[in-house]
Amino acid sequence: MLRISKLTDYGTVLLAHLACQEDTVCSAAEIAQCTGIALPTASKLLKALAKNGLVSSTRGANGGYKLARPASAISAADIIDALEGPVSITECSASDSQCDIEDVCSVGSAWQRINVAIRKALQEVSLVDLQRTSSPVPRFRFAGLPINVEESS
Amino acid sequence: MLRISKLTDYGTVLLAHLACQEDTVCSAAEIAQCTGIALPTASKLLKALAKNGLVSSTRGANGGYKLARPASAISAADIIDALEGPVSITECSASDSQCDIEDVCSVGSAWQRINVAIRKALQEVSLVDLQRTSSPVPRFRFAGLPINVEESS
DNA sequence: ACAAAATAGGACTAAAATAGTCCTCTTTCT
DNA sequence: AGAAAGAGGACTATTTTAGTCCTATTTTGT
Repeated sequence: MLRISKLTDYGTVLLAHLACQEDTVCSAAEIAQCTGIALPTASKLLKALAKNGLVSSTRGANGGYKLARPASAISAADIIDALEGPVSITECSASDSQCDIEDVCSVGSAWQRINVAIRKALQEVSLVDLQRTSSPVPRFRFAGLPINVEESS
Repeated sequence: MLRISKLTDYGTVLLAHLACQEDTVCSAAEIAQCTGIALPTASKLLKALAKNGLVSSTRGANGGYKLARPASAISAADIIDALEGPVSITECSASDSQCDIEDVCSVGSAWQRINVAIRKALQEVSLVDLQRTSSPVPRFRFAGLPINVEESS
């Protein structure tokens, strides 16, 4: 239920990596390699994150990305907003709504309240929390199956 | 961000209708007509809701559906679970995970905590709340554009 | 007993969103 | 100048979501 997209998940991984190297500029290629995300995809995501002000970029040789502000000031809500846009939990609450049922709909606004509650939960979790919890759960679901982590083939 | 599917939204509308007619058996055709949802779609959803125990069904002539338990005992989480399955906020937290990155992933379990927070919010909102809040927001985004609410064309 | 009214359960098709790749342009460093 | 890097966008493929339809089974009323 209620899943975030794969890309948003990847985006979080990228940000977590940058959070580790705080204030060091990392190139997209470097980040892609360390995280195991394919370069074109990582690149696309980093561009989107830069556009939305979560990371700052430096162009040219030796350029790259770093967090635009401290990890503690980046919330899960920020990440989702940046990568999935400011859309809402139900169709009819989006601005360009196309809900066929809107005028007979007896539900509607209650979902907005749920939405607020969810946003609140998402705002209260920062990137620091997201990276910190990695160690206590060192399970590998593939039971040791060796996965190739080269960024391009 | 984090949207529920249209079908789940429709499902809520169907349930809200049944909540109004508490303890009266309504046929799928009747419900479809009142809610403006196309019959095949409504039918599909009602079957799914029946399978998951949110509504009880009666077969045969004069059959139909009614809520399986009081509206106050049906939460938003129940509805989403019934119609979207018990999947989780991130790919890697689902049981048949296929996340390519899992073994280098430095994030992961934190999303589960977010997930718990979201579930909690969803569990605290019942069908009663969902239907009650309909009146205070009587806006029509289509500015009076007349929408045809016939259930089949 | 039979016909009609319903749901059950799938199979199937179409449409839309998501994921992923690639190309060209601009900037900056050496 | 040339190489290394990001910016921006176009494009394709895949997957998910929506929506429809068909056949079987169950029940009621005549």
